[in-house]
Amino acid sequence: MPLSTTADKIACAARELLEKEGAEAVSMRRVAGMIGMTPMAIYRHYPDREALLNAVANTGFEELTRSLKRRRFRGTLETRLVHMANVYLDHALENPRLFELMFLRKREGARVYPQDFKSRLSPTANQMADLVEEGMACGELRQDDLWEIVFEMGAMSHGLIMLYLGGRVALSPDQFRAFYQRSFRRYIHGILA
Amino acid sequence: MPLSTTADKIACAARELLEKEGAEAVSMRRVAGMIGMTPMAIYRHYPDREALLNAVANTGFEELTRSLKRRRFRGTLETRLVHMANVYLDHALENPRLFELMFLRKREGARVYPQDFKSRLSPTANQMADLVEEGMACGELRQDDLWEIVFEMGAMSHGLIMLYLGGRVALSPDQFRAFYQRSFRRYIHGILA
DNA sequence: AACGGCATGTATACAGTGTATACATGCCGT
DNA sequence: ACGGCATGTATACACTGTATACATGCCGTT
Repeated sequence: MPLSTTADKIACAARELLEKEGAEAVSMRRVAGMIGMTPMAIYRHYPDREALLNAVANTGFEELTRSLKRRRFRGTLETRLVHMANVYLDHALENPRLFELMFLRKREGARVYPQDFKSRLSPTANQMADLVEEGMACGELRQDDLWEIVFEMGAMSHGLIMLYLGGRVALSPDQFRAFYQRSFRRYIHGILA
Repeated sequence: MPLSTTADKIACAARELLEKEGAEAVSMRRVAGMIGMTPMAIYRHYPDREALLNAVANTGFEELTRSLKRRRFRGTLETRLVHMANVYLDHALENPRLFELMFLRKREGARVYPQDFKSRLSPTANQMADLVEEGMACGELRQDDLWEIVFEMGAMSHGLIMLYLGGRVALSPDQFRAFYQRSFRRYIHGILA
């Protein structure tokens, strides 16, 4: 299997268009035009537009997984959790449209809570889970439902990021990153006196 | 001003179609057909489709605000916070498509953090803020940034709800509601041992 | 070397979309 | 009675996803 198939070229063009002009600008005709093909040629590689966008989203998930795997996290549990969350944020800020595509759109084959998470089918969640599990094992974190914690941390993260990308937060990227980190720390510590 | 203008009738039809068949099914032609009008007639009342969807979303916000105002919350601070969050959830579960429209889509005139929140322009956030402020005043909650807490609770709430409505959580509504409540309690208490 | 099949790409067509433009109609104040 | 203005209509254009029918060129088999 060659490194760069036609299907990849199509997905790559689609992603470029996505990041440049937004999801609704990604039309079969425009994507085809970018790589000198006929619109209908795309259908030899993807059953429909939905599937094409899905493939683009998948490249995002693969990238995110690689980013997480590459990093080595050190320090206290809290700082490691926050650093891990930061990798998500980096990915989102660098590929905002792609990020929306990855998490907003109803995707076929998206991991479903709880079964797919507990079966460790979500590489991104696994890393979070390992960290939280370690925290519970060494007594730093209270005994609680591991996967609920992982999922709701992810939910808060996505919630904050989506609101930011959706233009509902008038903060600079740096300011928002600081806010985002405070949110994680607050989640860990609670807000009680 | 009459109680039910033509503009309202249009928005109402659009909302019906939205909740029945999803946002992408809400086309000018279909909405017009439902109320026996020509598609172009809608443009006498809304500048474009985007504006029409915006108006539909606004009805959702008004409803949500009314729901929150109607309720009287009793009990400890924690239970009141959780009950208030439950009102959000109810609204989301009863009008899932509308909810997506309200929070997913980039809306013109959406409240922007922090200025619009601190100016108390968001009726829904205000109620949360009052509660949290009271908690800080009476010493039950730690002194902290009021609006950051309100905003990130909202983010977690929306994150969880969006993931649920997006089909990424295989739980019954009741099960999900229980999970949702546990998430809020965990946010309040933290996860440390 | 000739052939057949199969993957790939093209051309055309259709139904659907948002909406610009030009025109009709009927109400309402002067 | 009349003129203007709000409202609705008819038509047309550019755009979308994609079904269908056809062309082309490579590749393994005989």
